[in-house]
Amino acid sequence: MTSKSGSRRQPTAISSPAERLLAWYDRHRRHLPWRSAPGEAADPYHVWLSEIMLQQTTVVTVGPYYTDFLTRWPRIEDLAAAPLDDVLTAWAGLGYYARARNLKKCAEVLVADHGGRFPDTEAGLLDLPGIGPYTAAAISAIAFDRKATILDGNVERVMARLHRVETPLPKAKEELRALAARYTPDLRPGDYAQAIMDLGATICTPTKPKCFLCPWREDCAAHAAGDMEVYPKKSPKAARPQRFGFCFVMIDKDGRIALEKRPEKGLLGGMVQVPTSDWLGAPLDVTDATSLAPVKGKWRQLDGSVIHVFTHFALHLTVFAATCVKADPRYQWVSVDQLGTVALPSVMRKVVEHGLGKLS
DNA sequence: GAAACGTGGGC
DNA sequence: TGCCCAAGTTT
Repeated sequence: MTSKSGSRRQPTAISSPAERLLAWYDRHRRHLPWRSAPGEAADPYHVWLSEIMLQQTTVVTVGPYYTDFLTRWPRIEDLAAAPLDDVLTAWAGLGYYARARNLKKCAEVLVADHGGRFPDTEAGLLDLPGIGPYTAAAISAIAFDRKATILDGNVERVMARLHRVETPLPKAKEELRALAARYTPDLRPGDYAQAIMDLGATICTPTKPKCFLCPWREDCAAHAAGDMEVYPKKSPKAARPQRFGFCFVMIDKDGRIALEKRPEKGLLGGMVQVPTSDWLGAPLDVTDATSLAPVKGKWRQLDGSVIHVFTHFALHLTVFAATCVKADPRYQWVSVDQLGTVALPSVMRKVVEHGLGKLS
């Protein structure tokens, strides 16, 4: 601790990059709800649940969902036994709803065919629904401390900078994977996996990386060149198309709203929505609203529109509202304070709020 | 390989 | 304001 590079330094082994990263991790690891205490074994169920939730989703967003899921379904057997609609309801707002459908399916498979235990190998994990190359490696490493090369957005960025990889993503994937494999240690592979993700999340960030705090500063070609932020290079992305539709908010005399279930597969699969037109590539003609509406009635167009940006298109919804004397049994009628009990995705929550806000 | 698949926050 | 980004997987 007190030794400086000087003449009377004790003889020590030259540390590897992995050792330097692990030493940094031991001092600076993040405290996350799904992380076991230092030196304690991780619970594979907890690791799996967190990894699925964290796919393309930030730590801050996942936090409350993870806690809620574990409270509702403390063991994988509980999750396997739960109705899918309950799982989708608890997942509502997190996005990428195929994750929730696969989560439930994976739990069922594990309980039915594997005694409720996770495989400890990447190959075994890869066979399970919703578990791809990254997640299989992550669970294998973190939950079972098996050597596995994880390659996620963080690791891609770190490797691309360490070696100033010029190939743009996604083409560079295998090149980056090969680099990442060279760093993965035989000792503490689970801690190493979490360490390199912590490094990417807190030090080697997309913009303004904190190189002055980085344990790999002296190993990094991009730092030496001073061009960290140009890596990883990325292929240009296509423009985001626009789609347009009408939504129909029906309210009965008790203030309940008519909802229906979307098809089980595809966009927002299995989730609940307000009746809607198709979502097309050009604005709809308002005079067609009556024919597109789910029922006849006095439909009132509300001011403004709801704009919701999905990954692959931006959606513009014009909202119509009508009050109904009779609650059509084809729909599920839900009061506003009960909306938390149904699987309402964010786009539809916006539509409902827009409808209620404009009405009152 | 490319496209489908959500959402909210940061700059 | 619009673009980028976040512990990717499936088809």
